Amino acid sequence: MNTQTLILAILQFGEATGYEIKKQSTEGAFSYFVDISFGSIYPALSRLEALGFVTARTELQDGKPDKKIYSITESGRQEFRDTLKQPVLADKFKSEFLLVAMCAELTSKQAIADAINKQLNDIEQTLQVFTDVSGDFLTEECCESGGTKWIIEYGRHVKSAAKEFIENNRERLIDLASDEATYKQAAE
Amino acid sequence: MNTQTLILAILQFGEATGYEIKKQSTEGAFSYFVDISFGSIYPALSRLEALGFVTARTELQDGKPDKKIYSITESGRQEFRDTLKQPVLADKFKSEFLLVAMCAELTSKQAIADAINKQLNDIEQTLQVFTDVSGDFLTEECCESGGTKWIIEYGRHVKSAAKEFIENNRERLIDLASDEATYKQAAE
DNA sequence: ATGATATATATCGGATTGACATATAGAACG
DNA sequence: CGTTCTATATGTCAATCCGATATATATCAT
Repeated sequence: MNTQTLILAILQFGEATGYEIKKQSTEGAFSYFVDISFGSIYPALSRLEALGFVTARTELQDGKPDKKIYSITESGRQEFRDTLKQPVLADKFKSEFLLVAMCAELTSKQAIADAINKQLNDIEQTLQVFTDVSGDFLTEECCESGGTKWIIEYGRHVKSAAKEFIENNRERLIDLASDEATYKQAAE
Repeated sequence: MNTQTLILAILQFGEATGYEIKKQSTEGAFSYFVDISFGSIYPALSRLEALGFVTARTELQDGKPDKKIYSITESGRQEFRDTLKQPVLADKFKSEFLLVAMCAELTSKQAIADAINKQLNDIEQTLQVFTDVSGDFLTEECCESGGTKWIIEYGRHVKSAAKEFIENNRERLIDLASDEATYKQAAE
């Protein structure tokens, strides 16, 4: 799943600027399972334009840099449909939280408690994105798609399970950490 | 969470070769939330050695290349403990499956069914890893850690929730896809 | 006997990240 | 009223990382 395919997927649901593509992948409907940085979005858009999979029109703005609004072409849509039929790669999941949890014995109760709070906060925020995207105040095309509804329900189900486990097993993890480190850190 | 930190985490639980580190991150206790490739493991080990965070001893073997067995040093342990106290970054999750599911309307029932089967299979395999790692036949040091037990329970809880949702909502997703594409593909 | 799988290290091109540079409008804060 | 923060908007760049490939051999299966 390279950046080019991801961009075609986002443009599938409507035209967008590079900046808006980044937002979709960070705060929008795609943010749950996609994350692309500016450093790969802009070069990929240039490549896609050269390949004829997207076209750009420029909207002049005063003050801010001019907007380059990208749209997917018919050959871009075909390319994307072809990619969808390729065998899907396995999910990739990286979690610093789980690394810290796994090594709970090596750190302080404070560090673990902080990590748990941040994790619960992150989950809450993701759940909020699902609500926002489902809500009718956001009238993005992608939200009317049945597939989008399905993956939002999936996300809600899985994230709720994660939240539930952490809340129910919070103290047990904190108990593994030592007080020592806390004292040592306080003394420094 | 860079490769260097990940390697220090793995070596924390016992000495290992580059090859074994890769296995830990693909099949072992870390595989649920870590994945590093050879292309980053070997350069990272060199960097860690130069920094004095790990030491290497060479074990001669005939036939196979000589083993370079890496151990974490006291300064490496300290470095890792310091890293654990840094604020944790948010989880990173990338899913081609969810992208295909979101765009179910654009593809064939066959492609969706294939993606679902593969996804359920992947989840089953991860659940199997949890069982294997917990089992006493694998006597790796890391498995006796309370933190490891906690994250395995967490993983089992979350992955089971994902499996449950997909099994219960399988048909609803397949119904979104069109038969047309299937016929068209069969005709080719 | 031929092929697949496992052990083991290592490199390399291309892709990606995260930080930075640039520029301005508008909101918030004391 | 000045300053700081946030948002809009495009883009570059060094460091890192991934996926594929090369090399070499033992073992197991068909």
